[in-house]
Amino acid sequence: MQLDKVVAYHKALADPTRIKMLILLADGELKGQALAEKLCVSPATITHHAAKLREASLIHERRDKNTIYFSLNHYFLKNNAGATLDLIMKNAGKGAKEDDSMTDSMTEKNKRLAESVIKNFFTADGRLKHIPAQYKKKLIVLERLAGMLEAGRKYAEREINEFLTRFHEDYATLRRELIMHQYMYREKEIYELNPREMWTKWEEVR
Amino acid sequence: MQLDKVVAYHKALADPTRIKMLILLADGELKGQALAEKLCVSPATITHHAAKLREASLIHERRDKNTIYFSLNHYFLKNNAGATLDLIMKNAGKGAKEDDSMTDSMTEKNKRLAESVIKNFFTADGRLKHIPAQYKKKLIVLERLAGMLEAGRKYAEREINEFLTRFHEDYATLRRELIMHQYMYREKEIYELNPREMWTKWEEVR
DNA sequence: TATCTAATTAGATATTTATTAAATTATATG
DNA sequence: CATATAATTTAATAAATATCTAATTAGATA
Repeated sequence: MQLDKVVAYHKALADPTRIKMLILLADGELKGQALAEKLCVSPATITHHAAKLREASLIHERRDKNTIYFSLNHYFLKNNAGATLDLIMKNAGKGAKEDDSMTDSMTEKNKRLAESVIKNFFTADGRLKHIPAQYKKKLIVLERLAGMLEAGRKYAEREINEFLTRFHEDYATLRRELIMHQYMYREKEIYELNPREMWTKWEEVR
Repeated sequence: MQLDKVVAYHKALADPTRIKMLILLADGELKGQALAEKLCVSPATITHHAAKLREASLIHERRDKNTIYFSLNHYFLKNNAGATLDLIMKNAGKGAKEDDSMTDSMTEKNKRLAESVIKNFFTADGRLKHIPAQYKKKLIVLERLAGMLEAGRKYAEREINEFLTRFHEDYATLRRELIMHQYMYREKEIYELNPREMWTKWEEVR
């Protein structure tokens, strides 16, 4: 997730009326008028806020006749909070150089870091020695694992567990972290890879 | 965490310059001038943004002679993302009544919910049957557990594990959730309860 | 004390944004 | 087609905020 997205996400949540909308929607879907009444604002105001929440993927909308029903995007709300930290941590380490051609050199630097992390944390036969404690390194390992899954394919939880067990006995932690850092998502009991564009990008700032 | 705090937290992160400041600080502390140069803004602008980040507890400051060094509050950054979801979920369920005396009746309602959750999820001898999947109920259980720890006391990880094992074999999940939902925090290997004012409050909205 | 440095405050400006009333659009129904 | 309903768009306004320059403060040092 790049800078603009993270900022838009926080802007969406940086208003009391919008937070109250989300609280109301946590009970279940509501139509625009109902929201307007409960919050004592005009329908136009609801439209305005709904647009912000929609742009940040925080709500869904459904039309029935003239009426539009809003509902929470539970999935996004639960899984996206960590994206900000990912952005900050992944972009750390740029201060080293001073010239403006920093981006290229840092991409190089990150590439080298990724190589060394993969060399040091994986055994010769491809298992994970242990899960890195350091944020940036952990993301490199997770991205590596996610990259070995098939885009667009739906996995049962059992399949994911089997896949992850091939790398580390603590498959539950790996599975949770893959979701927390947006490499994949779960809906009901089905797991699927997120599109690569959604993975937190390196070098997105500036 | 109440509505205003959550809004202030997101406002703090809802600006590209401030996110870039955090990214720079992720490498280690920097003085104000250095930030100003790297971000191509005036020192006054840094002061302005630093104030917002400080109010949201996202950074620390340290003075050495004339110079003020800023640094990340890693702890807060890592552990506070979930507070928004807690606020939304804990306040869900208020739509039922329409009059303005809603607060009292809802406090009552939540009290009854808490009682029933505690009755249903704990066995007669005080163990946890299982960790609730439903968000609100999970928070009730966590709050219950946190309430049994001693305020102000520092716990070793081993002590926390022993305490939690008395309730459920999956002490690791409980420990993680207690931290994620701000009932306690860890610094190095030492665990401590957060002050109760920091626990996400019920009925804080309106 | 005078001077230097780093940061903050004050004041001004431009931009963004939350809100509403009024006009418009979309959909359904008599 | 005429009418009714729910939502959106438009236009206007008020409030908040990001930024700068200039003046001021806090602290260190000569």
